[in-house]
Amino acid sequence: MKARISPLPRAFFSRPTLTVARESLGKQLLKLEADGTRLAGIIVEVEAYIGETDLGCHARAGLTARTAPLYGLPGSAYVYFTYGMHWMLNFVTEYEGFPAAVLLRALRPTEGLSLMQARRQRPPAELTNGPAKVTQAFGIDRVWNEYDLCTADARLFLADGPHCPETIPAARPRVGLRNTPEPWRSLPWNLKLRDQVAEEANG
DNA sequence: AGGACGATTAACT
DNA sequence: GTTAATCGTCCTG
Repeated sequence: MKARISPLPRAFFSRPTLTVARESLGKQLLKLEADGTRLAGIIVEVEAYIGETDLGCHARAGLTARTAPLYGLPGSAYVYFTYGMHWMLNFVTEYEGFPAAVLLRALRPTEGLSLMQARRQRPPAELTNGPAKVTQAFGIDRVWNEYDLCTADARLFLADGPHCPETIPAARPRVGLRNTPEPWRSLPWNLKLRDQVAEEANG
């Protein structure tokens, strides 16, 4: 009988958001479906959103019904709805009462490809190469908002990846902050694995 | 009550 | 390069 993969502990998330973001790269996201299907992928792109003073972060408006999860337990999920049709998955970071999170933007799918493709027919490389594609492929929606990723029996969680830890990720401005003022708009808080950058350059 | 807008995506020209 | 799709949330009045 195969041993269950352990979720990363809350201590992983209870650190500065940029540290969590950087170290999330190369980790894997796992989801255990009710029927036993296991979905997994290696995280290759994330973004950091840090506090009420970050005018690119939803928490810029303070504590509201929508942003409450950002102020919650580190290691829990912040799942929000946008553009009338898309869900986004974040990992809450830092400490309770401080609103910050890491947005999961892309991963390399490794397990459960057939279920992902049943949810939406596409080539494997285009299954999870965007934040709304990840949630669609993994079947993540409002039900998972505030879900605790750190319990021993979590059905959605992060775990160590199969590869060596990343050295220095590529850092660029965050994507999609069209009306966010400077300097927040240009802060290099989008982080990618370097081999992912190279792969995108090749096509 | 009404409107602006969005941490996106796919499908255009 | 541009734009439609589509609706929850927040702000204004």
